[in-house]
Amino acid sequence: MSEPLPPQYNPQENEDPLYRWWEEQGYFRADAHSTREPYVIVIPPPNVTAVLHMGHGLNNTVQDAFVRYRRMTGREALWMPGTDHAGIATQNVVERILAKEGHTRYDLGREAFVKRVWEFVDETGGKILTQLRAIGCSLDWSRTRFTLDPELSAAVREVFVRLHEKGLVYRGNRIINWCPRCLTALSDEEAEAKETPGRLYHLRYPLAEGVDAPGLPRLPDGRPYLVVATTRPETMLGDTGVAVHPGDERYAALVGREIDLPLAGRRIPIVADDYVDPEFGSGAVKMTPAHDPNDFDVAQRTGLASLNVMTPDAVMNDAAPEAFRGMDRFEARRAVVAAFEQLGLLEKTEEHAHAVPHCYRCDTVVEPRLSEQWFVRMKPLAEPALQAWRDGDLRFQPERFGKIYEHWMENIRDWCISRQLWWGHRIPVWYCQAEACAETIVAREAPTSCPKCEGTNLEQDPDVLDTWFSSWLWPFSTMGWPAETDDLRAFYPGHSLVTAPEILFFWVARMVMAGIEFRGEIPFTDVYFTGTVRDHLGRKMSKSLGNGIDPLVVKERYGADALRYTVISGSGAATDQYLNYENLEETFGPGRNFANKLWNAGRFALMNLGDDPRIPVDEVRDSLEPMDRWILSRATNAIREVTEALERFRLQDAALRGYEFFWGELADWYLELVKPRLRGDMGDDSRRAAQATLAEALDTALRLLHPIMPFITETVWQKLPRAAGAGEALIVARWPEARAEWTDEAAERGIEELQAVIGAVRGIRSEYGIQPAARVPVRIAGSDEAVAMMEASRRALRDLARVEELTFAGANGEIGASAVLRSGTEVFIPLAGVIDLDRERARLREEIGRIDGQIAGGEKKLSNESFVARAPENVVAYERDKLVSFREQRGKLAEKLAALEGAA
RNA sequence: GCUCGCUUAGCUCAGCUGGUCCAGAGCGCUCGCUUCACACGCGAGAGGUCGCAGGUUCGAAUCCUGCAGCGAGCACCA
Repeated sequence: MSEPLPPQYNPQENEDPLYRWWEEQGYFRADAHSTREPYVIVIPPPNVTAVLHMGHGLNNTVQDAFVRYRRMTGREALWMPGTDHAGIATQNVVERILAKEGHTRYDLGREAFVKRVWEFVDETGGKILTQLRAIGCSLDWSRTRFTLDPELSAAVREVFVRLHEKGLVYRGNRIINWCPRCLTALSDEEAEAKETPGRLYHLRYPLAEGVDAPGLPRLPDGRPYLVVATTRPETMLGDTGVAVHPGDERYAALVGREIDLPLAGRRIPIVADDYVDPEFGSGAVKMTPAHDPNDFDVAQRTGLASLNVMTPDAVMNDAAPEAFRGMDRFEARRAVVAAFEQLGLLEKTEEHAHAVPHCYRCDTVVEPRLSEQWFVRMKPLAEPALQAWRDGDLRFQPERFGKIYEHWMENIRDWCISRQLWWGHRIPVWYCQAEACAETIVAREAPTSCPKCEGTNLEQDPDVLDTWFSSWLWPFSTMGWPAETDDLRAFYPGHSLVTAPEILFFWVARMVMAGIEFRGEIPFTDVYFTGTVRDHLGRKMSKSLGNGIDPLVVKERYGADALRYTVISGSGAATDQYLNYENLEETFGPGRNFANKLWNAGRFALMNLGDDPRIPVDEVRDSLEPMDRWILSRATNAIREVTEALERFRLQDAALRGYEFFWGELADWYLELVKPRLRGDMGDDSRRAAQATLAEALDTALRLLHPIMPFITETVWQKLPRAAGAGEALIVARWPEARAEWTDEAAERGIEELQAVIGAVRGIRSEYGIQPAARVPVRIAGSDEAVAMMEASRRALRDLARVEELTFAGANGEIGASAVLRSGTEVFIPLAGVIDLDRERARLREEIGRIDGQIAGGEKKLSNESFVARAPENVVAYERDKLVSFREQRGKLAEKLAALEGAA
């Protein structure tokens, strides 16, 4: 016999050594030269500065489960690890550190600052990759990549140059989203609209002197005026015109005339443009081309000038009237409104909720700003990416995300890719400084001289690229592209992608475009969206709220498997998950208990299988008993259902079915049923058959659960005896195969009947308070098949239901309790001599008397006219319902009493 | 404003293409058990008019319509 194991599983001492052993075995490594069919997932690279949180825990457990499953089915499975340099995010982290030292990045200068960031990243970066090991993630660490690696940077430049050559990258002076705190341009996706309460200010703009406008209202001094509305009054300082609809008769005569712009002391023209909706507001719109994208468009059409009145950090600049210079934009807003009010030019102010864009990194209100930036023309890239979804080549899990994808692709706008940051991929563009030349050079490597004028005074564009401009290449840049590497041939295109819904546009959609554009194939076929991890109050877990759960603390207290089982069984695709950070026991206890149950089933098996080689089921085929055939049949069913669930990306179903098979079928029933046989009570053949079947069923359960709970399943499996001559060193070597010949409907029916009978006996025992240790006689009447089954199951009934003597006959008017099963089988327990009948009858009579009293009370109440008249309707209804339930209860008790009083 | 999703036991959720689901699980709750794998356990229970109102159907938690509440995505109406 083996050493006896402790009765409780200790994940803390098992998990990390086991992980190291897997890694040493090279188990996670994928071979590009394998002849096996590949299966590839690329990790959504976490920010290099990230620390593992529950969102990662969920997302990476899902990926690991997918990868481990495919690996078990014999695929050459690659899970590609790595991190993202995360432009703004990382730069912000280091800038905050500098700020504590009393410095800004400008104090250091660009070169020193970037060096500093590299030091920071080299020192603390990638910590999360170690943490992913702790929760069992089976990534191929030999391939770990970073988006700023030389090879990946080369891929970025290659893509920029190629797109430029195709005319898909261009530079333009346009309104972009600007973060006044990060001091950089943002893409549309990086500006998050947030519903914010605001005000709509209606401003009076007087017409220039001498303009006649009979239909317009007039100021006290007699000047006619137009009313314009705005939510951002400070921008009026940069107004360069007022627009009306060309067909608006009210203003037709005013087009071409001028406005005296208040506060600014400038005259601005009135123009006509279709953009204006004559039905909305006054039908006149102020135009601030430098601070509003729509106004900018109108200005392009009508020839209005653009006047930028703000500095990069959103302070009113020298183009603004002196009184406002140096004011922050919100301060200026108040000042402008106050000035209008004082001049009698504030028509009215309305409460107005609207969506205000915020920086996705620092939450500052984004300021639309006119500036020169680099863009990617997206329409040509979007079309084939959309088609891939329409053709069914690209699928989303859950499917509804397809529509969101479609909508975005159809309305796609050009992507602003330049960032005024220092940390990231420098834009591969150089400008010739020769005065007469000013050539723009786009190149893969730094040029030494200008190809046009041969001048050597070249300056590289100071900006870096959007961090997502490297992320969108991840599925192939990690594999050596643009070189035609073995990895690329073997592992592109990949298969599944697991990510959060908010990354759909940032990353998923763009990866599809890049995959098609540069490799001619979509990078993956299935996209699985995880939900958001929230606390028990439904709030998103976040550092600032302090409502997070540290996955490593969970691992420490409950084990990584408990963590994994909890997140997998607790949520489906794109379903939010609620975890209580105040009560970890409630949240993760069940997962730990499940692992412990597996451990103990393993202990049980070890005690009963001995050290001899495992007996194959086929060897004991002829000695199999119904319970053996039943559990093998259930195992076959479980294999089918778990496999199907995994194939359909229904991880939750896979986990729950595995749980049900192991705990509800194998542990609750089979283990209990075979105990006497394993002890040898029923002879040697029976024992061998039970041992073989137990080993098989437990083996199946462990394998089915392995993708979700790799540590405990491997640990238990390693301890079990192997088949003679079998060389399997790892549980994971094989996914179980459903053997059709093991499906046995007769055995299933038989054991179900047995379970029902045992359940009925237990129910009666509990109901009548029969001592647990007391044995009871039982009579059973049913079909021949049912009777035969029970006849053969005397031992099971004795052990599991404490049945004393089993006879087959009807109740026949005796005193006792009976139950009729769904199958029609009747179970009867004579109670004379088992319990104190007199006492039980007395108890029942007392109970009935009590209920009768309640019924009488209720009836009296309801027949009391004044009560019915005065009481609210719902109270009356409640009394009626109560009466009905009392009568029902009374009926049951009376029936029971009658049974105990006998035929009389 | 447009589009989409959700609303099932105290809590968190399963219930796929309508009929053995006269509704299921885990947690929690009640009662009873130190039964020789496991008290991180075993056995037995209580608890739901499946958001509301209509409709289709022989039959609906499951399909359709409307309403309400919650959530998400998108949006230039100043």
